[in-house]
Amino acid sequence: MDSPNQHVSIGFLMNQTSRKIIHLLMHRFREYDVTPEQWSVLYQLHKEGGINQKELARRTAKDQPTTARILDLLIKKALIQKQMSENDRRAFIVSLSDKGREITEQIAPIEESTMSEVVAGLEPKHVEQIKQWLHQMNENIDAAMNRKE
Amino acid sequence: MDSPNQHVSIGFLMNQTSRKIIHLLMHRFREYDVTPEQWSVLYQLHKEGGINQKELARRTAKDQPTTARILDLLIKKALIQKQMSENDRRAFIVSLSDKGREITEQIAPIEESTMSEVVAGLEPKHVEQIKQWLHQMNENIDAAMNRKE
DNA sequence: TACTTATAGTTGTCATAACAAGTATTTTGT
DNA sequence: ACAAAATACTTGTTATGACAACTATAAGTA
Repeated sequence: MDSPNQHVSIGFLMNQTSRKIIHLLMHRFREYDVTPEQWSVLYQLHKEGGINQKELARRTAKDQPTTARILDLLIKKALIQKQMSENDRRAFIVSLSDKGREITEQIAPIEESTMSEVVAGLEPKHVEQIKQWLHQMNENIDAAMNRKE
Repeated sequence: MDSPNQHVSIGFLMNQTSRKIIHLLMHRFREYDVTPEQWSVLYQLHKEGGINQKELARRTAKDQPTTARILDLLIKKALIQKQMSENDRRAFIVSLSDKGREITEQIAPIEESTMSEVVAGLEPKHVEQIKQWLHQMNENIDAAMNRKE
C-alpha cells in the first residue's frame, strides 16, 4: 500500500486496518482452528460464563443471528455448551467446555502478543488516546443512527 | 454500548467502530441502492476510470474475487461497464456509465457529511494523527505477515 | 519455436454480518 | 384470566471477504 495517507478517508483506512488485524489474528490462530470472531466469543465466556445468548451478543457487539451461528460452530467443535435456562424457557445459558477453556487460555497470550506487534512503535498513552477517540466516534455514530430513524 | 473503554482491546474496538461506520453509511446510501463497498469502487473509478480489475482491487484494498463480484452487481445496476483490453485479452477495462457517474456525484457529499458526523468533536489535526497511527499499524501488520510466512 | 511459468479473471466454499420473518415463551395491560 | 405486545432464539437471503482451484492468455526461457 503506497497510497498517500493524507487523501484517504478515515473510514476507508479504519476498515482496511481492522480487516488486516483480523487477517493477522486468523493466521496466528489457525493451528487452533478458531477464527478471531469465534475467539471473541470464547474470550467473553472465559471472563464470565453462564450468560444467555442475548447478553453474549451484546458483549461481543454482534447481533443475535450472528452470535447464534458462531455458537453453532463452537458447539460442533465442542468448545462450548448450551443448556436451557431454568427461569426462562426461551433462553439458553452458554458456557465453555473444558476443552474450550483450555484453548482459550492457550490463545489469550497469542492474541496479546499479536496486538502488541500491531501497535509497535506507538506509545501506550497513544494507544489509549486512540481508544478514547474511537469511543467518541462510536458515540457519534449511535447518536446519528438514533437521530435519523 | 456502556462497556468501559479501558479494558477493551484496540482490535475489538476498531472492528466495532469500522462496522458501525459502514452501517451508518449503508443507511445514508440506502435510497441510492448502493452499499459502502460498492461506493468505494465507484469512487475510485470516478477518480480514474479505464483501469483493469486488478488495479481497481489494489486501489480499493479488496482481493480480486471480491472486486469481481462487486463489479457484477454494479453492472447489473448499470452503473459501470467492462470492455476487453486491447493490449491484454485476459484483462477487462472498467469505467463508470453515465448513470454511475451521476450517482457517484450525488453520493459523494453524503459520504463527506456522514464522515464529518462520525468525527464530530475531534479536531482535524487529531483525525490526521489517527490516520498516521493507522498507517503505522498497517505497516506493522504487513511486516508481521511477511515475516511469518 | 516449444515449454514452463506468471498473470487476469472467474467460480466455489466457508465465515461473518445485516436484515427480515418465523416460532416459542414470557410479560403487560385490561 | 386473557389477549396483545415484547422477548429469546432460529432460519433464510444477500453482501462482503478469505482462500483455493480453475481457465485463458501472456511472458520468459531453453
